[in-house]
Amino acid sequence: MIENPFPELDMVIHSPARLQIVSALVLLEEADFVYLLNVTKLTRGNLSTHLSKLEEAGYVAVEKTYKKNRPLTILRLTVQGREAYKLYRKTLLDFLK
Amino acid sequence: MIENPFPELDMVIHSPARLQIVSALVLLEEADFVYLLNVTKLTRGNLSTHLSKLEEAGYVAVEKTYKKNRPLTILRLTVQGREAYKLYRKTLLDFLK
DNA sequence: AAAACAAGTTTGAAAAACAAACTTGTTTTA
DNA sequence: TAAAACAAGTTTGTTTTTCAAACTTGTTTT
Repeated sequence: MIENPFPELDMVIHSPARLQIVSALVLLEEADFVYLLNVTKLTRGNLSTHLSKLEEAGYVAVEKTYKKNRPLTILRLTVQGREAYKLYRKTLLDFLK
Repeated sequence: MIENPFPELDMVIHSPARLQIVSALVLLEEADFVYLLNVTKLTRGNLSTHLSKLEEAGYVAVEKTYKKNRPLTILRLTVQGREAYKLYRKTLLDFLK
């Protein structure tokens, strides 16, 4: 009998849409809304709500500014978010090996 | 701009509960319901429905028998299920590297 | 000045997950 | 030996999550 070695996975990150977002931000330090839209292929509505969830969790910081008279929303991982991602990644890698 | 290298993840397997079930079955060739109950720590109800979902997907074969006058349900991965798991694993490992 | 557009947000419906209640058959116990 | 408890599942009902469509606000274009 395997002694339940299953790790708790952080569901905020485990969702494919958010895993994608977080992975992009890990590499890039920062990205704007439209960039993430292109990378993830999510709809604007869904990107918006997934970002809200990441923000609520304290994993991304949202900065709303303007550029050329248009809204520009910049996203960054927080330290917490970066830590959470590292843990999620290690957890899953260890498990899948 | 990253050219969306995000892989499609098989959601039947991606769910933590089912990932756990499938991982156990990959190692063991076969297991019964009560064993999986202990390994996964799911409730009986939820294990039942997750197994149904895996069966519908064609990933596990369900054999209902009796042992000592009690129902005994034996679960095995199908070839399809094994293939799907291998692909899921490779996909996610490649992505997380 | 109306129409189209850009960048988001909010809302509503569908799907997924979880927990509680139910079923069926078997032991145990009073 | 009838009632109570138990074992192995399944079904049902509620909550949570996800996705798509509609809405908002401000700016160009025609």
